[in-house]
Amino acid sequence: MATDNFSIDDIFKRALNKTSIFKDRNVLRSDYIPDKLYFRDEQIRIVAETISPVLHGARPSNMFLYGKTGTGKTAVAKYVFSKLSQIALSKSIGVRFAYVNTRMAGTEYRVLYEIARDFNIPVPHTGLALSEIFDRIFKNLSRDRFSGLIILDEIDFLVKSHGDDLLYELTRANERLSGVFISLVGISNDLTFKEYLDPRVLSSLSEEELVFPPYTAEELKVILADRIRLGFQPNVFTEAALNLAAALAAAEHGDARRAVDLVRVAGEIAERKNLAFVDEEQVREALLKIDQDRLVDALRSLPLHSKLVVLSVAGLKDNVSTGAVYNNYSQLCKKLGIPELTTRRVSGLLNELSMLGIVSAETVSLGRQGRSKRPKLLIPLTTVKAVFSNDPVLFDLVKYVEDYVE
DNA sequence: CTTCCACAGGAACCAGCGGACC
DNA sequence: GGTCCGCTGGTTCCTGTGGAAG
Repeated sequence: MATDNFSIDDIFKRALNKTSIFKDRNVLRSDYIPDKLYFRDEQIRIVAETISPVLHGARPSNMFLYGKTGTGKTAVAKYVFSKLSQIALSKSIGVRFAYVNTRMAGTEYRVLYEIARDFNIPVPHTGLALSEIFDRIFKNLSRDRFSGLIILDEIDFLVKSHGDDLLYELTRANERLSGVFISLVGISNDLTFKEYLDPRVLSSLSEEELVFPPYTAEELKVILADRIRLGFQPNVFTEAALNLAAALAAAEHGDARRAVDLVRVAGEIAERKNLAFVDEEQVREALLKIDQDRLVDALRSLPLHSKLVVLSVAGLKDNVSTGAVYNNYSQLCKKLGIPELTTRRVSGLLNELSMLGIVSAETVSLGRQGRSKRPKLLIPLTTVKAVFSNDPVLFDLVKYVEDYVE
């Protein structure tokens, strides 16, 4: 092989020398907590003041933080906790911190498991009774003279799916502890979930309440400018692109997390295209890409029967009843030679799909024609086909749907 | 005004699983 | 090895219901 003007070393050398438009990609991740939180001084102050009694061994009030997604609730809570834990550590004050996202955790057991783990209490990740984990947490706190501060993020999820039993136990934990205590910081982006709470739990949890307003476009601009300064090489991200990203995110209820995502993805698009700048065009592309990616992921990770329901809806005209969808669905099951689920279950799957925004499931009543949902595909048919064509089980059925829709 | 359709969706229950405890 | 635990993902049975047709 003639290698006069080609050497593998050159390739690597070029790759090494190639300067990225990114300076530090990590600061552009949406879970990154910056050193400085803009426009949240007031909230930080209130949270810190509420929690601070812990430093002289008194029980702080429970808190409840409320605000839309991406308004800094989690960031503020974690920020204050991390500062506090540094101080507590240096002064050897007996307090431990736990953070649990109850939606990620999923079940009551996992929530308790994560609390125990953050408190450095060894517990098995399954197999115990809930009351047993409670006992172990309380025993450890009492024995080691540690109090516990717990952040329960997305607490509305826990309550909606599992009720408030666990919260009830946690709020009255202090009756069982002596000398030490447990305090809670609940975080939610949905205020209506309070209706699900036992009044005793509600009054206990809401000893202190704090609302996080959405960021304005101007505020988002400052936040983004700061991240861009840290995350990108100088003069890469144009002013116009910054303005657009801030405006787009502000239009979506001032969600800072989404704004940062937008900036990062726009940068990745520019990098892939070997551009020296990130401009408005890449921000617009990023907006589309983020939506598209989320959709494809959601679709792909659906369980088999949910996918079949999606296909059934996709294969029908609009304005068709649940019954028709079910018929279509059981046809598909027959073609695959798998047993079909009951109507009750399919109705449930339809509701799940509607919560994911894949299918709308508005119920309408047509008098003597009965009462039913009008399932309708909310996403482009082409996306459904594209995703399912790559599915080892479903790719044959996609063709069938195409025929059906004529 | 009453009837009655075609479902919605709550409640109770079940099987199977992975795993801890003794 | 037997017993208990909680979770998932179902089933069965059931009552509830908006509004056009009669």
